[in-house]
Amino acid sequence: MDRPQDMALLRFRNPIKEVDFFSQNGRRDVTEAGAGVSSPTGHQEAEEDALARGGASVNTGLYLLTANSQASQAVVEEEKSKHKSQFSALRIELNRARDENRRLRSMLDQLTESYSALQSQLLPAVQQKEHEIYRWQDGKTSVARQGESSAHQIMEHGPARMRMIHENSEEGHGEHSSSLNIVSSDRGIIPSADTQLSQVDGSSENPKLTQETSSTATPSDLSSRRARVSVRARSDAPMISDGCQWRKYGQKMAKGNPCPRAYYRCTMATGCAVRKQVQRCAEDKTVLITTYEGKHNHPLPPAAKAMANTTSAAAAMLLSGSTTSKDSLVASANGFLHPHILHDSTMATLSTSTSFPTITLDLTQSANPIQQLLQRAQMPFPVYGLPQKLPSMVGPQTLQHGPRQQAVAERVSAAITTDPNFTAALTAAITSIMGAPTSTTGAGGSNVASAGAHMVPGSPQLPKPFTTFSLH
DNA sequence: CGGCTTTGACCGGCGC
DNA sequence: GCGCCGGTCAAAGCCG
Repeated sequence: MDRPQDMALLRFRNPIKEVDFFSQNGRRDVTEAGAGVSSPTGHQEAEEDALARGGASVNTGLYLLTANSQASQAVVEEEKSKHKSQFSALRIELNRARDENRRLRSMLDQLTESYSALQSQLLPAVQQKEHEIYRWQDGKTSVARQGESSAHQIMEHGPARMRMIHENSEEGHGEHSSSLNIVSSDRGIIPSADTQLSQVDGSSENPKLTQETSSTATPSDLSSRRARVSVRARSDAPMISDGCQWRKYGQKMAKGNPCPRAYYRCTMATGCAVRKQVQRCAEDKTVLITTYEGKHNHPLPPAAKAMANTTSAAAAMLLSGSTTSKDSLVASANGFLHPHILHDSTMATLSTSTSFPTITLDLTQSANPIQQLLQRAQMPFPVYGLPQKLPSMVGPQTLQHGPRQQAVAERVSAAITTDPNFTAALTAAITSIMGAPTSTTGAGGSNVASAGAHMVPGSPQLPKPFTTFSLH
């Protein structure tokens, strides 16, 4: 045995002794250590004890050295070299992973950069698309949204918009890009929107000429006045005060109604195509039914603007809705109508029972119209819904038609009643009615015509408008 | 006398 | 084809 080996043995032994000496269990360790040299069995016990006490890192080399064998040293060297090789392998692996990480990071940076570039391109594109959609929807509903504008504006510009819509539909080369585009209707409702404008722009010089014009009008011209807006209001007056001048040109006994129907023509301007019919309701003679038809070709006084706004907005809505073919309207309505207006369908109802669509605004039912209208005005438009509840005022005639037409009527009426502009215009109209001076000759002497036999002389003429609309 | 209402006649659409 | 019905015309009358 060499001296260095002995020294090595001592070096290995001493630390154990010192450690064992100052350790908590030194006394036992010393005893065991001393015994371990002489007793292999004791050494084994010490190892197990150390393991049991949690001393996991037992220096096996110590025991090997303690064993003082050449083979043990070889094993240690082998272990060291193995660990070295493992370490170097791990280091290589680490470097490789580092390179991989660097490469992935660069790829990620590239992807992020590309994503940012694409996003910067996509955002404007999406915004442009949204803008186009908005313009398209605005174009569709713009006519109905003109309720806030003056009646004159409606008369002047509404037609242009309608014409534009119509032309767009026709310029589609027969292919309608959307179900909302105007298509030909078997009832010629579309032409009505178009020709109604022509009536406004090019009107005859006097009623006679107007009659001649109407008599020689094309079928589309004849249908131009097919869209009607009927207003039901409780009033003892022969006519509701709408601010316009009217001349009575006829009176007929309508079938099924003991009260005669009076026909009036607007005389505020020569050639004004607007006419209206006034008739008392057969069931309730306190209800006055006024049906407006046509467009004014002249500026309206403020008193007349409100009602004109109302009727024009309703008519525009009706026309815009009716100008779609029934199929496409149904299809489009299914996609646009919103359930929340199901409960509002009693306010305005539409009827396709007659040869021309008529919207009836029923102001006879609820007690606080303004409040309801204000509530309605808060509704977003166009939140179309698919009404499931039948309008309360839909008459039996409407019910005679198929559920499809009825559904169309309900949807259009629902669209009308949820249009805040329309309701705002209606609010103004009701306000004007309620606040208008009552006279048999109309507000400000504008209503010149008398109402005929059914009028109630001396009765209060302030209508009692209420908020429920109905379409007939 | 002009403007309006009245009212019977006429016309066209629609259903049978 | 005929009749019904809604809508309109137009002459007569009324009114301020």
